[in-house]
Amino acid sequence: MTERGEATRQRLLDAAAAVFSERGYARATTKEIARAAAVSEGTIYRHFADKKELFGAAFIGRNASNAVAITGLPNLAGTKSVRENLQFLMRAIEDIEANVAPLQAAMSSDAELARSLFSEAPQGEGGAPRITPLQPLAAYLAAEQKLGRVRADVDAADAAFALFAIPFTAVTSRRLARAAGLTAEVDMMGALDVVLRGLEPSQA
Amino acid sequence: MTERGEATRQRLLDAAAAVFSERGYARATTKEIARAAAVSEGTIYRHFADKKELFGAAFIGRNASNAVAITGLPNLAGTKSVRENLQFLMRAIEDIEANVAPLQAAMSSDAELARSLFSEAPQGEGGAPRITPLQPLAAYLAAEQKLGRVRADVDAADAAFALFAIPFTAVTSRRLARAAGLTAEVDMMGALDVVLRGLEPSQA
Amino acid sequence: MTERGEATRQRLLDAAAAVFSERGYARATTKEIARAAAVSEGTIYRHFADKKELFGAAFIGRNASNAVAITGLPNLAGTKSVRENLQFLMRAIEDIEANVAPLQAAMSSDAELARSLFSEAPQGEGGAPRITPLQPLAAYLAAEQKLGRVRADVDAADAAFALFAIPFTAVTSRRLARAAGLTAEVDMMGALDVVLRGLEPSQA
Amino acid sequence: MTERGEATRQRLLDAAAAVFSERGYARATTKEIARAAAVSEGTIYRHFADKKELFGAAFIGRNASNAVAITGLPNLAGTKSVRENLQFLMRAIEDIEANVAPLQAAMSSDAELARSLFSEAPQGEGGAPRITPLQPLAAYLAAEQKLGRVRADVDAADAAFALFAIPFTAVTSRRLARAAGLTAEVDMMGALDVVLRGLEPSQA
DNA sequence: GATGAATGAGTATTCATTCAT
DNA sequence: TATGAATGAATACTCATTCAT
Repeated sequence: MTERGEATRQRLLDAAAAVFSERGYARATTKEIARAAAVSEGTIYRHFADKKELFGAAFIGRNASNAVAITGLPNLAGTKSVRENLQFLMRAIEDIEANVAPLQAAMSSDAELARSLFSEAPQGEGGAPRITPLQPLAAYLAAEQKLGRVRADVDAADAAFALFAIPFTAVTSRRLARAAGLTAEVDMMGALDVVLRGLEPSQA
Repeated sequence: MTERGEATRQRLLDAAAAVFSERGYARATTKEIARAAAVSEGTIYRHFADKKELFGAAFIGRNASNAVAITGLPNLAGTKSVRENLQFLMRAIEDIEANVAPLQAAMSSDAELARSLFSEAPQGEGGAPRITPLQPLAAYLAAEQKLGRVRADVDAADAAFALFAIPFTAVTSRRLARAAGLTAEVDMMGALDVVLRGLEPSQA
Repeated sequence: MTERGEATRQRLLDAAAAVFSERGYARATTKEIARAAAVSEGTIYRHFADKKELFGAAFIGRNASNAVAITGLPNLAGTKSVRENLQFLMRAIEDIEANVAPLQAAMSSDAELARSLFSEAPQGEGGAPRITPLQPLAAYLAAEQKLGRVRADVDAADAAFALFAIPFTAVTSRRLARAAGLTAEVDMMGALDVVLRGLEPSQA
Repeated sequence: MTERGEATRQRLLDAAAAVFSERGYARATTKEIARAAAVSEGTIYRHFADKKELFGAAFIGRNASNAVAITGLPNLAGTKSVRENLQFLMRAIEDIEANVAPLQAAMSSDAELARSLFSEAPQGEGGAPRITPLQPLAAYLAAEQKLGRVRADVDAADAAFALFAIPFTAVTSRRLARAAGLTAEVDMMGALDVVLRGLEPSQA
């Protein structure tokens, strides 16, 4: 692939991510993506087999860059306070979801698309088609349990889910509200504090 | 409207909800909806002005029947145990979301649709375009706080959000997984127990 | 046919003439005609085989009533002045054309419609599918020639055509202008005077 | 636009004029126009925004080429005989009308179309939505009046109208007759002679 | 590599017509 | 006789995809 070709491809990926997020998969037209990437429509097909593949490539790209962002997080265990760390994690998850959610939404409401995407895509060894913040989060909590900064008698996976649900729900609610032209005020941190109270080791 | 007409209309609403859930708004074709309702395509337009209105009607219908299901829930306060009640609520919310979420997803990836739907629809006095289980949930918690069965020093709204996030996230995750042809095992009740621990009044 | 049926039929004919004139044949919908006649759509088909037949019936009706209006006109010969009579005739033709023209226009731009209409309709003995003011006009002029009030050396048919063309063109121009949202000022009487000058017997 | 594109566009314009003339605006289908132009239906929309625009372009095209044909005519004044010139003009107008009239008829029976067409189209400075042979005809007559070859005491505009009405009515009558599967014999030249007699300067 | 013209299958919607009541 | 629900063929228009240049 020449340098020029590579650049065009990248421009197409960016344009595609933007347009798919804005319009959803079905309403996004190749024409609009081409225009956003400042190339002709035909050019898309030199780089991607079809629209579906273009979507997949854009989605994977986003997902991958997010994976990098989270993986390192368990190492936070023991530093600062648990509360500070979780607040940080919450914001991180919020960012990630805000990034991936629109593409995910586009997929979730189109069963065929999702199926064909995952059946063709090279899946990771765990078979996880999508990098989820759940595992790193559970790992972090488990680490803190070892350090005695989180109650030992809670299931780390359950707690991770309760925590993850907060930014996930916040992001999704906001998306829905925005789509309807409204604004949804969500106090993620207040909800976090409620959960935190259940994680604190007893002050005996 | 004759009895026959009324029946047809209802069949169309059910078919529409099913197809929109499965395919999303854009990919759902009037042809398929008609076939699912066992009527001709033209019949759709005797009952609804256009596809958008059909979607809106299906959505409102689902939403309304859910509203009924939730409204009474705050009265549970004081009965049984808090844990049992919340488990019950969690399942109820799960059902509701499983019902509405697909339609909401269909909408969320189509900003224009959502906007036109909410701008035209006669909004309730609260202006809430969608009945959310959040308020009844918060009301229930506040009632339990008065009874001393829930810690008084947590914000009922924050706690409600933390709780609501659990079934909401569970449902959505499952949808995504199913769309991809996978299965997501989610332990809602485990996560609930974590949050519950933060709500119990101190055992002084 | 019952009295009620007859009344309904007449209401349909009037409504049809109005709607066909306003919208043209193709854009006129049976739905709109039914509404204008304050009957249900299905009722149309109890009285007419199809839309085409309804159009034909409405058209024939108009045409027939016009025929009555013109037939007597040749008897004017010898009364008043030729100029006054022709001015009167001109206005009469104008009214007639204004009446029939819209229906004719609807037909003229739809070859199939016209053909099927005339091939099926019971044609007059002269085979003339449409009563034209040309013959009565020529008859009137011939009569005046006999009386010496119109030059004998012009062909009555040619003169009739030249005269008929004036109100015909005036009406049509106005229709076109009105369709375009403009107004066309046409001085029919001025044009008539020009032609008249060619008809006056030489003042030797 | 590439050369190939330009050729396709022209083919579409010709096909459109033909089909619109034959069927009228509403009954002319994009499918038939495409077939007549030997292109696919989609191609129409690469060249024209919609059916209305295609019609407008076809109409304007015809109109414009006619404008060229007429503009020079007033210069005939003084050459040959008035009679010969008017016979020539009559045939010219006949041709022009035969060209434009069908499209005009297609429009006149569709008020909405006409209005939207003229309200959007860039109108000439005179605001005239259609080039009419009336003005050049009046100009020619006025010139002949100056030369003493036409009576000075007739209004040139009135005379122009009387003359114009002849070929206009002839063309329209023929169209109606043809639509009905009949033939209308019209002697334009006879009618012209009648009018001419009113224009000749007195042989004093 | 890139363009833009062309394609044709597919979509929502309309409307004359039929039919059960 | 009249109604209005239902039909289904037809229509304008869209859009992912192909292809000649």
